[in-house]
Amino acid sequence: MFSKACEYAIKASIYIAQQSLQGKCVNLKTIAKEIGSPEAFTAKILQELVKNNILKSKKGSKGGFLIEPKSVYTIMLSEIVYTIDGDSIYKGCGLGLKQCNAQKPCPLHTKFLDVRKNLKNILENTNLYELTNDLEVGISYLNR
Amino acid sequence: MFSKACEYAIKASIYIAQQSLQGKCVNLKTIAKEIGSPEAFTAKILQELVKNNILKSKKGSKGGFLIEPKSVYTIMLSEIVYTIDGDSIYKGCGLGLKQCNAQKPCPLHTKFLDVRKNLKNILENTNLYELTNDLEVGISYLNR
DNA sequence: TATTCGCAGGCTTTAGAGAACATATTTTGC
DNA sequence: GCAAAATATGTTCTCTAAAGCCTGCGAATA
Repeated sequence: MFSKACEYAIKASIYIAQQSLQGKCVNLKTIAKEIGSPEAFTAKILQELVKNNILKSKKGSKGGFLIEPKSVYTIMLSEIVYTIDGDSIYKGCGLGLKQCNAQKPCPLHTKFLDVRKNLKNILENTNLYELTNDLEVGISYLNR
Repeated sequence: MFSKACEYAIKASIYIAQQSLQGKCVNLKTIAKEIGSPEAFTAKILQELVKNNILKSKKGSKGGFLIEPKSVYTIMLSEIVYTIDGDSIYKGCGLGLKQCNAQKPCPLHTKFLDVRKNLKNILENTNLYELTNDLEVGISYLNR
């Protein structure tokens, strides 16, 4: 569904959001350990999220990554996914056709429209806070 | 969503089903051209479908692949997908966690369950005939 | 018996995933 | 203030698995 990079991006964002709400700034090493991702690869992904104003970064000792608390409520999953994976998840044809639309659909087009709408709806209406909260209360996990 | 191999498997099955209903047996070359897939790669995929009794093959001159007409109504998309991609599409965690279930869910688990159910439902309730029919009437396409 | 085909295995290419390393910037300890 | 440590940034390299290709073999039909 998502690329590995995107999976890490989502998990990292959730973790950073959780820590930021407690006023903490977390560094790369901690993030990678906490979400179970390769450190170097994670660095690249986080940079991309910084460039797109989803995360803030702070260099130097006691530095790391954070999300402004107010942003935790306004950043939607869809923004993170779009930053890393682009819009392939909405646009791409289920059967891999270059041109697949209502006019010239593949045989599964109509059926898949429904699944896509469902997914799009979830991504566009879920903010980081909601996910952070489940984590906080201990009813969801980021690794294992 | 699906692997390339699986996309080709679905498209090939639909095309073969359509031709089989007209009593025609089609060879690899024709199939590959018709669905826009690489010939050698397609060969492997078709072999896999034969092994799993989704397609029949006929060797020698005038040979090729076919589907028994009665099977066109009973073969569901889910069988084709399972043969090529296994059950990753149902089981895999949206965030790539090894262990992600109702007891220890990832933060998106519940939300994704819905999308998965939707998809599973489509695959298990769509037979080849239905897809063949749309193609026949010219309201859907397998290439471009 | 020659030709047309599927079958089988291995080889090559490509793109995603991950690693390594050098650089730049900020804080901290003295 | 200054050196040193801690940290993000940026570039390039390597690994790996999916995707795609090649070549020879064997069966069936005309």
